[in-house]
Amino acid sequence: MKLDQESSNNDKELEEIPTRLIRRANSKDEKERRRQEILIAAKKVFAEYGYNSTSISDIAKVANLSYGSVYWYFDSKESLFQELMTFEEDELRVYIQNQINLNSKNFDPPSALIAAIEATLIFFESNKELLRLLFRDSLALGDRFEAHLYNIYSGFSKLIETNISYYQKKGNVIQGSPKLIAFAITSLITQFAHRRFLTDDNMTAHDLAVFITELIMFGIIPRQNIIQEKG
Amino acid sequence: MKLDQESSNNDKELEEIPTRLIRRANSKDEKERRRQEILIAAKKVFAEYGYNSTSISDIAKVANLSYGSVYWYFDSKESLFQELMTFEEDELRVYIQNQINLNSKNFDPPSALIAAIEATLIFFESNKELLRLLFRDSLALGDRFEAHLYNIYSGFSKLIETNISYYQKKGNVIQGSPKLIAFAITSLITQFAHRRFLTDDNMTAHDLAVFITELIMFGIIPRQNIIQEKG
Amino acid sequence: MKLDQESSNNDKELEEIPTRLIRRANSKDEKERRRQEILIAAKKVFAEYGYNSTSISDIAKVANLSYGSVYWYFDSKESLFQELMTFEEDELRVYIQNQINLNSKNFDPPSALIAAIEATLIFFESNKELLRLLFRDSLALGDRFEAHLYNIYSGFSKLIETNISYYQKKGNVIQGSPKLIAFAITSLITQFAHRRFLTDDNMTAHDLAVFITELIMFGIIPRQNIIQEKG
Amino acid sequence: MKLDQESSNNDKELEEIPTRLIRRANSKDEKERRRQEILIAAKKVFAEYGYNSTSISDIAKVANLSYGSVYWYFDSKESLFQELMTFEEDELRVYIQNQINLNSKNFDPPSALIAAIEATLIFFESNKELLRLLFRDSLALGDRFEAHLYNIYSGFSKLIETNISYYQKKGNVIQGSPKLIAFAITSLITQFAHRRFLTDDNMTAHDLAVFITELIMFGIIPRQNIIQEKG
DNA sequence: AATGAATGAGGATTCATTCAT
DNA sequence: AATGAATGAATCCTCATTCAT
Repeated sequence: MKLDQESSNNDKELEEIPTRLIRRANSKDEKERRRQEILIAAKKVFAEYGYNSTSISDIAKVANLSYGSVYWYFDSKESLFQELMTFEEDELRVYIQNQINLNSKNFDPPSALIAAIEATLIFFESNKELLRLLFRDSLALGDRFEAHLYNIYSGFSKLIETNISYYQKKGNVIQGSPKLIAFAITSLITQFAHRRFLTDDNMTAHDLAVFITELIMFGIIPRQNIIQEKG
Repeated sequence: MKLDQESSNNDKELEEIPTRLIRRANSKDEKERRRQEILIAAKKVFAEYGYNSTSISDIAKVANLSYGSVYWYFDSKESLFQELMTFEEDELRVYIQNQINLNSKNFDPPSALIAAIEATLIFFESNKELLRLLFRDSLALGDRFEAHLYNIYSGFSKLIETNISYYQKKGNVIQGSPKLIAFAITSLITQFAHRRFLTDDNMTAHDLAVFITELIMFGIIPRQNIIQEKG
Repeated sequence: MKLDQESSNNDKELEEIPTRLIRRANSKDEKERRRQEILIAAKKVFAEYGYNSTSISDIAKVANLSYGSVYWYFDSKESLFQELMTFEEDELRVYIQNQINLNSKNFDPPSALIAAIEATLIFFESNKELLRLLFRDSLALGDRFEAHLYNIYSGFSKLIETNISYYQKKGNVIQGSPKLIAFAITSLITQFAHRRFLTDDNMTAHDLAVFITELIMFGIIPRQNIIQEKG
Repeated sequence: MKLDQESSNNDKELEEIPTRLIRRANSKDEKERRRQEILIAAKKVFAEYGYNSTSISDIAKVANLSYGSVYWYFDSKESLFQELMTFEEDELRVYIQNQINLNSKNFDPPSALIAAIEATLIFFESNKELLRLLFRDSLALGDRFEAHLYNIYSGFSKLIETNISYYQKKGNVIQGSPKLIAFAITSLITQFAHRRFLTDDNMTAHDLAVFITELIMFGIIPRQNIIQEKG
């Protein structure tokens, strides 16, 4: 990390901070809570500075712990990151599933898709750290890490795939590999989510979701052209 | 890097290798060639292990040089990487521009698009290292590196944007921000290219290009549905 | 450092030494003591080999620590040196001030001067490392180090200056820039101190102090000559 | 050294500089001249940046040679420095001797001394590099280098010593070790010379020489006080 | 003689990890 | 459980020196 030069002489802080009351996590619950605190801190710091530029000490500082303690809860820096990513993966999966369920009663496919995409955009909006982690560190750390991005992609894709297959059978969606179609949709969503993070786009999540949905559904050729052509 | 521990202590190689490993690059041409050799080695190693896990020594080994020599040709690890990326960026840019020019005489938009996408996929196919560098390290190394990915994205997008605008005016493409449409297309191309790299997809570049093109043009809703609906 | 090649390869010491060389400095006091130990080791090694030829590892070895530990107590080699010099500077300043105070009740100027000079010579005598540091490294390391020698010189000079001015007013000292006179005295003291360090002079500090004092007071022209001349 | 970032890409300079006509030193004279050029360049660069911060390459650049060539004329960086110092030592010795000879006809001791001191101050004035070398690097490089400073000091001292002895016999100078007296005089001269280099003293060399001479001759106690006292 | 490419020893520094307290 | 000293592997980079051309 190597920033904040203001807190030069170590020790000092510790003396001035009697704030932290729960010094020792005794119960199982407390321990679990402490674990979570570390994960939250790790997420924040990893997302800001990247895996390689983040030291255990940085995380510990944010978690208001000594860095030695991090090793009580996690085996290594790598396993901490792995667990963090796994946790985030799950969270995202559950969230998306919920969104799908919520909108499953919605029989109008476009509306369902729009809702799902919007939900995803909003999720990433409020979870920019995950975006960073996913698109920066997850890829940056070689094979054993990039699985996370892959998992999320395929988790996402699988959900979409099922729907695609269903609608294909009903004739509402073109034939073609559901896997590929799902991957295309996933790509658009994630890339636009990332784009929103990197650029200053003043479009609302809803409008963007509509844009993406329409693009996915009808492509860029005006429908009337198709009609004319065919008709 | 920290791998291959098999050649641990008394490297047999060393015995067979005279003090100076490589002939001197005397002429300007030879120097330039040596530079290129280092860039090529760097590309290979960076792509395989990532920027952070690659040491100058690793690159030197692959380039068959001592690490000191790398510093004869490049100022620092970072500048070596920067130059590599800039070089690759340019190469890609030129390649794509050529493809566009080649197909510009092709007045049939879908064919032109298919050709461009196919060309891009094939380029990345034969240049997997660049893909890795772009999607892993370029993002992973903070602001001053991220620019490379951004440049490529925006280079790509700009080319597409122009076309989009042109066809929009002719009424062959739906209205809507050309920037966003171009970004969507770029995303699909790069993500599918990346996907090809990561998974074992036995689809040909051409077939994939057709798939992407159709998707972009017509979306996932069967055309007849639209016709019926509208009709 | 790069000397003593006798304990070349398999250092016997290492076999006898357990993994952790030294007990942990746990209390604040112990930490402070450890810091001091490092400073003392640094002083010794810097004084012997010079700043540039001393590696952190050399200091650590003398301090019986791993080099990593030195970085636990100091930010960098330079800051370690700076702190060392600042510490020594202060020590010398305090010492000289004490000597002055001790002899201030001594109303006989020559005696006071002799005492002060003798004290200084003795101080440097028992602190040869400081002499080395001052006259070798302090000058050798460029602007940001040179300050230390300058500080000591001017500290010294200022003390003398005050006295000079006082006696000038009383008519006991010749007119002329007190600054220059003080500088001359300072030069003589420091140079003779340095000389004692470099050569084997069997003169006592007291005798040398008397010699210097007389020289300063009366110069090299025999007093009777002056008297005769004037008389 | 590590400055001048303007000449980034190597080669360039060489192409633009056909200035240097004598590319190859064939005759003995030319070789000797080339040697001198290197020594002169070395003096300049060493004096500016210090021994440790000067690279052979820096010297070569100033000497308008490739660094490889430096090794044709000198065995190593150290031997180059040694030779430089020896050369300077001799030059100073000769200069001072000349001054002494010039003033030997001058039977008035104070005038002779003033002249000698003034000459020395002026010599150092026009040879600030030597001052730097002497008081910075010569000391900074450990035993095998500090001999140079010692030699100069003792060379100086010896010259003075002889005179002192002579005048002592005549009763014009106080009794006491001529060596010590000479050392004192030497110290004053060199320290004031150095002081002139480091500070902005607007005193002329002559005035300073007079000041030093008077100080050496009569000390700081007003002569009339002595007369009164004695009388 | 001159050049400058190639080499590699050397050293500062970072930081994950261990472990005594 | 928590702390933070202590360790040392790892790596970037500099530059004196060698030597092919």
